Amino acid sequence: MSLTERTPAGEVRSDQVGREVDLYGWVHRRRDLGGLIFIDLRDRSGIIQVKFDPVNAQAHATGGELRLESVIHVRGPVQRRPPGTENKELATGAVEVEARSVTILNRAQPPPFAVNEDNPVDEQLRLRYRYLDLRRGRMARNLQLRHRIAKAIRDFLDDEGFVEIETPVLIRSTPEGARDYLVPSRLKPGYVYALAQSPQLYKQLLMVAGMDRYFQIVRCYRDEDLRADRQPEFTQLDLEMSFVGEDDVLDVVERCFAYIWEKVLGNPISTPIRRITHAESMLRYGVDKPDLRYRLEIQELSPIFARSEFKIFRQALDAGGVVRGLRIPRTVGTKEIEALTEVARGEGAKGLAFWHREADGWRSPITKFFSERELTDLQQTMNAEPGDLVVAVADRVEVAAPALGAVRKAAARMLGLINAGIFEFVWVTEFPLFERSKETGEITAAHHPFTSPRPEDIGLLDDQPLKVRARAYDLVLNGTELGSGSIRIHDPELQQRVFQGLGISREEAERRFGFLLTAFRYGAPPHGGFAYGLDRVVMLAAGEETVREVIAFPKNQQAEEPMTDAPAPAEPKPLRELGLQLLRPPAPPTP
RNA sequence: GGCCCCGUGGUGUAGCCUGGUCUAACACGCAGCCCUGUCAAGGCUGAGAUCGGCGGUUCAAAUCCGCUCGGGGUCGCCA
Repeated sequence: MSLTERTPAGEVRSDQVGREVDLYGWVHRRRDLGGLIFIDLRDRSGIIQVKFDPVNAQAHATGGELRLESVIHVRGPVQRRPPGTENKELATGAVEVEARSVTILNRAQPPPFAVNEDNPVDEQLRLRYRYLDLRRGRMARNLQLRHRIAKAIRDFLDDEGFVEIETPVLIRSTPEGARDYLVPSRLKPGYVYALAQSPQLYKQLLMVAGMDRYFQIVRCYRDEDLRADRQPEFTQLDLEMSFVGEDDVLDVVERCFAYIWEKVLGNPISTPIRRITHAESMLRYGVDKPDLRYRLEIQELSPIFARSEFKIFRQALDAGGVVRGLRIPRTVGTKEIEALTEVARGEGAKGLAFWHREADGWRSPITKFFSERELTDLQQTMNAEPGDLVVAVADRVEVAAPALGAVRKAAARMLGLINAGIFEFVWVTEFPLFERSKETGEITAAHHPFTSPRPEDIGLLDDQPLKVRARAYDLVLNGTELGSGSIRIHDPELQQRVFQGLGISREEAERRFGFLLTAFRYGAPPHGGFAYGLDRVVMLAAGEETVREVIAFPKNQQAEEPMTDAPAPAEPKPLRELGLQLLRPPAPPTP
């Protein structure tokens, strides 16, 4: 049997009236009027109404047996609907198909949740019956949007002269960054592969290979805890270019996004995307991924209070800290101030100073501690209108900035300043090359160890490594980090110095990255690139809150796949073949 | 691992704060009957939950308390 004569349900139009068509699809809804029976038949293309008239006795009898989500084949003529019975909600609403014959290809049990509407359903249940969930409008739309975005990316980069090249998934573990998923080698017992966290080293080697402009839509694996925007396996758009500087990379990436937003979403973004340095972002927004959908900005207040009598400010400033403030453009009640204070405390601040602005001056429990001059200067800087609230944090800069960043975000939500459907892209540039690990206190790579320092900062590498800025940049959309990139080091000597800064000895560097250092001695072009999370891009484009809504078969927070119940207990035979032994028997599966 | 939220028929909710009137309500779905222009079809009838589990308090627990299991959010973690 061939189904080549299949007519897509959603594409039947009045110009086909009188034509006999073959429809194949699912029973989306049924309306049994006793005599006439109407069925909404659904396939991926859409929905059409099928009419079962008692005149066609056989078909009508079968029509009476149909149940939701059964799969059927209907044959019959396309008919114009009688005047007044057209359905303007449906693309096919001017016509219907009269079933002259109908075959039930698969009788469906009642589904565990309604497939013909997008009402909320427990997510674990949706994931257990994901194939039903994917039939629903929301997921079907999201997956098709994802496809169109991926295609737009490929079309755009192909036009720009990029070549899509696949790189290995089973790779050598490089114990940097996230925890690896390990795959034991059967042929070399005791040896392991890691699943690639990203194609980073391979794409750089492709540049050494002269590939010039590479990209890949590639699955990446990181064994870390899950979040609304994080899955253990996720998809990245990865690209790399030779003979370029920062501006070349940023230009290609932002034109790529402009292309997606225009072609796929029909919602053009303004380019060039604005840029902000990392230092400025930390100062003005308290984060390295600012949400610019709202305008609240943090202000430096330290100079104003440089000689303040107020003990809390005094102590912070004397200890080399800062006082920074945020104007909240609305009257905020005591309860809300308490909530904001909790937010600040959650980020390590000891508290939140606040002043209400009134027509004739400041009102606050702490006003009495400040001089007239200080209060005037405060108004000068904050530009508060009567009714506004000004809050401030005094602490070390590493505490004050993120605390106010969190308060800014909470205040924006509290005041309803965030409009849905707005897309505010921003580049964050000049990231530091290194950062100090909160855990171990050691210096680690802020981006990755192949990131080039800015030439003017190379002199600081040995003495003040934390001051060295990198040729690294992040792309941020609505406060979500989409991705990051950098200009890479292509000089083996400079690479060695950066390894040294990271406390990686020459021997260790040679052992772990020798292949890269060697490659760089055979003619490595200057190169740089970028990578961004496709799941996150689609999530934001679709207006979804989690990446699970744009992934066909995602993992839950325990990194389980509830439909197949992966992961499953290890079986003895494959373990033996791999030369592995379990220290502990697997826990019994939880029901 | 810490913190926060959620768990009531197949699905989604109400009831919980303030214990008894809960013999657990409503909508959808499901089953049966009626119905020839519906499109979230309509009407009538019916089945279906011991309120995630265990323990406690009480004359009495869906409701209060403790523990626990499951799900989600978040911090840590994510070069």
